[in-house]
Amino acid sequence: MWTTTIGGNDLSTDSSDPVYMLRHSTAHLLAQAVGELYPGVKYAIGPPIEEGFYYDFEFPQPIKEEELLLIENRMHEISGRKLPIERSVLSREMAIAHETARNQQYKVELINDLPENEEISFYRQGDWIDLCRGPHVPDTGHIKHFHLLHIAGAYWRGNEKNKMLTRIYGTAWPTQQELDDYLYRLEEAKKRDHRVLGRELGLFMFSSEVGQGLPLWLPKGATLRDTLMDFMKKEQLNRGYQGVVTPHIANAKLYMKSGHLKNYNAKMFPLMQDEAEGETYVLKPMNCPHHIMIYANELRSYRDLPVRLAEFGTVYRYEQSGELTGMLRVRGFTQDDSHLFVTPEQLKPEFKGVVDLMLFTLNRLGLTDYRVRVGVRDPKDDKYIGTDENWKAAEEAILLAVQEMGMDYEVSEGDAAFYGPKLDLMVRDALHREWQMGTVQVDYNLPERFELEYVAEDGQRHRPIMIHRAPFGSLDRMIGLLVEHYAGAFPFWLAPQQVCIIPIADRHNGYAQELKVRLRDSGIRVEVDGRNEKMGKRIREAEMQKVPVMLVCGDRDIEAGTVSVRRRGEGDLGAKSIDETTEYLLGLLSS
RNA sequence: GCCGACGUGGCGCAGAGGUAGCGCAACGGUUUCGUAAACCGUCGGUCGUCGGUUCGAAUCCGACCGUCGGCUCCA
Repeated sequence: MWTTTIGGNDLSTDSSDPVYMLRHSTAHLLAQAVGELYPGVKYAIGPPIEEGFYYDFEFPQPIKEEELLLIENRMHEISGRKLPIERSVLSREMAIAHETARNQQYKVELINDLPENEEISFYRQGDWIDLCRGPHVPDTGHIKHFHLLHIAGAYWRGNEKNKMLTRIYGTAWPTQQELDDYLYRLEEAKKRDHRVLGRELGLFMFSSEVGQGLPLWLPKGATLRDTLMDFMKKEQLNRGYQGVVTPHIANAKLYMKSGHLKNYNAKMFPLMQDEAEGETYVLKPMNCPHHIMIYANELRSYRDLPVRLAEFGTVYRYEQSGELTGMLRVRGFTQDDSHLFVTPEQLKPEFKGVVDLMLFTLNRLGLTDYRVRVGVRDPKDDKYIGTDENWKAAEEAILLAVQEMGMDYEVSEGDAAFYGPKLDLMVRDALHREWQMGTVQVDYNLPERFELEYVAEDGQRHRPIMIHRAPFGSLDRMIGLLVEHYAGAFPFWLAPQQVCIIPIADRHNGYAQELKVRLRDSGIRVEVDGRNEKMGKRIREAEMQKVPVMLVCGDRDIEAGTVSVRRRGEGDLGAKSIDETTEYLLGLLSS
């Protein structure tokens, strides 16, 4: 089953759900409190959202975050008044006259946009009244357990050309216990934040001297990247991909031809002028034009297709500074990118093959909670290249494939790439924000622009179709998300350091070093912590660094040729022989 | 980019007009130890940057840089 969403909004919340209703009423309570405290305020919209609600206002003067407390206190006071909440219906003319008289132009605009036959209802509590479809709780006394969280700017109707309003976010729950639990969960989630753990675990860093949104990967983080790349390379080798390597910059003419300079310009770093040679270069925001050049390098036969060119390609996108978020949105990142050049007959099976790889990948990473989004064109927007026929064919190919695969998915208008529609895997971070991870896109348009060809069985030249795909999406974002998913405690195969050997006293260091060489030869990432610290302290630090296995060795072990195995979070598992230990560790690799 | 908040040694914090402190980390020494923090000592800060107010600024004001929460946009 699938639902349609418009403009990417998640409207899955159900207006008959009591919690949804409660939050909606809390938004009204907030608006009433704001109205009492700030005369002249203008009301925009105030819907319930997944874990709370917000209300957008235009304040006569900007407000400060500390004023939220005053507003919240007033809300409690109004709640105590137990004002009945009453519904009334007005004619369109009456409704407009009413809001015009109150000088509420946002409400007038909303009424004007309501469909002809829509009933226009208002909800009154005390002397405060708001345009609203409802439903609401019976009286304000029902609203008790809420908290205002933060203040933010939001453009009226989400359009940056409109005036920026002040949005107040809050949360509301049926009981105090649920509110407390929610606030506790928020605090806990912050501890999983990949920006915090990334520093504590020594994975990555940012430097303002290098530049905003440009990540620097530390040795342990680089090991994680290598592990993920090895995983994907092996999988791609099994699935008939060929690796290629292309440069980070290109002549601007290439990106002129691809349409990027026209349709992706806002996201590209400023062009580089080579005055001496009279050339202009771009820092690549995508890898496709480069891979297209490799495809076009030779005349291809239908026997060669599908051609699957893969590269861990680092791309640079000029994201707005306010949008940068740790590793989850950066300005330079590495995609596990590939472009497949296929015949029309191959499109569906190849597309399904890619989806299979994407799902296999998420499963292996332990990310089982994801949403499938099919991004199609927004017909009102002109940021796309290509003909309507091509778009129709590409969108149908994707929808048919996912339906045949029996997948749950949602269609989102306006979320296509500029050259074609796509299927995205969406995953949430610790704070429940949703991010696009893996993506697969069907593209009839770039092959046309570059006049790509292959010779078919009929001896004639035909045009291939392109599939763009990246199962991880980007290594940077994927690792950021994995850090949060596992709270830094990676499964054994992913852990940057898999084993920490802890010799109890100095005299056991030699034994520990021999063990290390042995395990390293078996392909285990292992270090010895032979520092002059008590064993307990070194165990504690290994636990905090989330090392999955600790091997402790002292006199007894050297005597018996054993090592005592300790599993992170589980404690001492007892002594094992070196062979048993090696086998145990290799067994963990596949778990 | 826009709205709001924040910026003090590597990290976490205190200091609210009178010349910067605490814990952890780091470093040195002692200790050689059986499953989550041994003991003693030492080093370390142009208080994000620049400018202004003041006899005097980490504390007040302005601009810029960066970070955080959103909006817009996207891997």
